[in-house]
Amino acid sequence: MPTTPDQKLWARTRQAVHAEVARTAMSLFLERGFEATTIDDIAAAAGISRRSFFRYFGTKEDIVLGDLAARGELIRKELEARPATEDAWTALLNALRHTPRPGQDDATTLQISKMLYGTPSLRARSLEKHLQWQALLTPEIRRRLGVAPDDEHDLRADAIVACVLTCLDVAGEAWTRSDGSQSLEDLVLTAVAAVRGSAADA
Amino acid sequence: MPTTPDQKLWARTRQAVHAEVARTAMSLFLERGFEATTIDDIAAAAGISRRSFFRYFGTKEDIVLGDLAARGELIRKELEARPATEDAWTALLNALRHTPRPGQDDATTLQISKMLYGTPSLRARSLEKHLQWQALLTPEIRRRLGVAPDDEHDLRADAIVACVLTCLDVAGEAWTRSDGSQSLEDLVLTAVAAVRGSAADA
DNA sequence: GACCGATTGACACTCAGTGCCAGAGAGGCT
DNA sequence: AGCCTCTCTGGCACTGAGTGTCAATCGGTC
Repeated sequence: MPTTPDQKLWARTRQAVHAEVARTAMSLFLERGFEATTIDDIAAAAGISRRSFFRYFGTKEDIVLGDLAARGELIRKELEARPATEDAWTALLNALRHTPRPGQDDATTLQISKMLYGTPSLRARSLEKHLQWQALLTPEIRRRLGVAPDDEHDLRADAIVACVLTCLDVAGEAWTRSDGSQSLEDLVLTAVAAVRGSAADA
Repeated sequence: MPTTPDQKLWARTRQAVHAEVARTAMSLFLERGFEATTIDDIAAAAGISRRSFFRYFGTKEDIVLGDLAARGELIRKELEARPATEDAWTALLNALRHTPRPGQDDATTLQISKMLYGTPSLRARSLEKHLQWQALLTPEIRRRLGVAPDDEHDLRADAIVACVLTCLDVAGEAWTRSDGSQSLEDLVLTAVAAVRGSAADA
């Protein structure tokens, strides 16, 4: 196995349990709603103890948003791989576009998005994740701006990264409102264009 | 009394208690930290019951952020009063600038800001408040863009408002990081200029 | 088989937030 | 004054999230 050179058994089972609990929980969420589903419900449905649940997920929100942390890392990698000829905005947008999304069918994605934008605690956590992405992506943008990657004095990179993520968020909300009838990519570009005053070249 | 044409007694006492509890709680927060202060602590220090506390504040975070909701309304009024000659960005920035901030001395403001940016649950709530501001300000910006104020199909106004607030947030964080050594206003303008690609005229 | 390390479930605990209820005051009406 | 009503209040019990602890267990290694 190229990916897993024979990891410890429990590392694999742990991963399997993690995925299984997440799967069970998500179907409960989509069935009765996020807030109406308690952790006891999830633990019971997944066949583990309440206490063990918290060994796999720090919070209930992490079931839905846990992937986002890993995704931020992927975006960072993609961003660093962007050619140096691309300016900050273009590089960010392309990095976001080319980072693979977790593979779900569109109907499920839409359902999850509706849950996400409609549940305050989830929305809050998702915004926090964006802050993490921000911290992850800012150094590379600073580099592209010709600033030292750890220069916290210059807030231009922070502003750019934050606004791109904000545009992504606004576009995501519009996409959800429109029941996914429009292309998310187009919506993001529209948002960015509105902010920058002219059409953004991709 | 021009402002209060003899309100009911309990309306006034209620306001007084609200302010007193908030004052007491804030001093506890600044003394021992937000998370280390329980609601029982606050209730005991303020001389009310735990149950009554929740009749004045929905959550612990509301003590710190409660004003923000009212402030959003003030900003909206200010925004609508901006001359029609100002474009969306200028109007937004001026509205933010001209809305009076709650009067505290700078040292206290900085201390509160540090608490705000350093406490996850407070940060999350503060981002949620920004979402409320967004919903409040977007209709007027749509109007300035020549779109029907309730046209949810056009996300340009949403993007602009969201990004201005994001810039405000980024600037606020930088201001806090720098111990308030730089002017918040300048920081906001720097952030906006970085996003828009050129200096914003105020 | 014996040892080591990670995992597990059970129990107890803290803290935020809510529902319910009975009592106390203020104000209005007769 | 007496009565009625409305609100505020405190107390109690409850749910639900999240954490600390501990003894038991199970996989893997020597």
